[in-house]
Amino acid sequence: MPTDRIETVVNLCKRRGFVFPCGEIYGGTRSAWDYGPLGVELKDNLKRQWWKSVVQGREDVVGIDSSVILPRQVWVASGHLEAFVDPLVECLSCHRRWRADQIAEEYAERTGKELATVDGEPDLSDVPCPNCGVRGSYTEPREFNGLLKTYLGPVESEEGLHYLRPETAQGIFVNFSNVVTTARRKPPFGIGQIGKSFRNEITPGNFIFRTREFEQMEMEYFVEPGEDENWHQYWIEERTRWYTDLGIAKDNLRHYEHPKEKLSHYSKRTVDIEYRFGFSSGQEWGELEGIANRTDFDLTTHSNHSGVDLSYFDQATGERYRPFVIEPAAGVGRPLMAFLIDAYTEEEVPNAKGGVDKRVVLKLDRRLAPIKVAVLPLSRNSDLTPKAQDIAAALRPHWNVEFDDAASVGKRYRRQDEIGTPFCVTVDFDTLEDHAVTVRERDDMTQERVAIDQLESYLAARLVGC
RNA sequence: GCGGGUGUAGCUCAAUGGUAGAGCUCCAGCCUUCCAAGCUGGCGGUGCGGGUUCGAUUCCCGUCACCCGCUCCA
Repeated sequence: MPTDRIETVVNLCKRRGFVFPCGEIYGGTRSAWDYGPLGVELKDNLKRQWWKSVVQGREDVVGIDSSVILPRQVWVASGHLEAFVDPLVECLSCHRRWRADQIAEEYAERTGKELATVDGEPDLSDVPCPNCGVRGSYTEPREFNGLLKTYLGPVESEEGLHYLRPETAQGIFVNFSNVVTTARRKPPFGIGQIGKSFRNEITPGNFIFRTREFEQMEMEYFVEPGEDENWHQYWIEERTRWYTDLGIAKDNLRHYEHPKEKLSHYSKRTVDIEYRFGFSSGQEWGELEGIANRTDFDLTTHSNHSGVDLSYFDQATGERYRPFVIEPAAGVGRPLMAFLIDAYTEEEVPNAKGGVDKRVVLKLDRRLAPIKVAVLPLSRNSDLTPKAQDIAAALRPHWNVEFDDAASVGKRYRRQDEIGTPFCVTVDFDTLEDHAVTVRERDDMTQERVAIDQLESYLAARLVGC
């Protein structure tokens, strides 16, 4: 059952060292989680697969790594400062956000009417939306303290006030011209980035699903206006394929089309890729990634605010235009959690006592598995141990390899199954004679005898792309 | 941020106003040992802070964290 499943996986994560509560010895903080020895490997593999798929493996995409702290004006231009910091109301009709006091004051000045207040707040019931003109249709005023603040310089002053980025995308937009000229790219082309972002979320929770510090994998794909809708569709399919290719069951994925009236201010259309997490709250689906058509909103607003023209001149047609942007924006923690949940399986296997044991297997794709090969001497404190250590050392330059000689070999197989290790190499007493080892594969539990001098190529053939 | 619930070894669960126990896990040792066998030994705990008390894990207050409800959207 999904509910038990997510809890089981969370326990597995803590028990085996994938994820720990941040600052646990001081009571923890709900804002963040720390990745342990296995978690960091898995996360690294996940990011590498994204980078290969979206950046390195494509001729039309390049990468950057921009700063977490950007000039304050970036967030003024992007709309984040206004939208995140002041008490705002949102027009229920067109979903633009306004400062309640500003639009009320402006309306009072223009019409000469008295500025009415309710409980000290401006009364907006007669005030039309400056954008769409619909009157008095607003959400309650709310503090949007979504940005994390920090102060640069030795003195904590207003001038030093800066914000940690709430999305990596803006670092891409402000570098648009730099990349176009230095990397000599022309639309359609993309700029990808993996990095941390920070949001002062109201309610962090559901394990690593929502945290205040989180990692994103974002790519801004710049296309000619008019071609944006086709490219949008392309990226929705391309990104969905990525998840299924890395092992997520199709049935556990779905697309969620954002209703027009709920779209972000910059978006023309947004489609989420959702995974069937099965949260304990009863909520089935959760977002992995959003693919938005950001139009030319960002390049336009940064052109206007910076005075630098962020348009593209097409030599072939002699036309200058501002590209539209398709943005596949994924988290790191969320897919990581989804891959873990989807890979988690329990099998029943007969044990030595004639009963049935539960075998927990993490059927992670080999490319994601934190440990690729475990080397196990059948017996401890014998000649097998140094032999196995030599074999492990020979494989270690190529893959993340673990040597384990504690407890029975059966127990060690189970330990590796639980963390998704695809191959176990067992050194037995025959090895000393025939210079061969037993290679056991995780998913079908097949065993094959492989000569030690063939072992590296044997594994390499089965660990392609890892 | 507000309301409701929870808080004992890594995990599952005991116990008590007076030295906190067990099983599993983990670590070490024994065993020519291929799918969590066995034997021996070991590490390890009352979330944190304060109060009442001769004495608090137990009673009281605060705090912190987690879970659930208000949607923040990677």
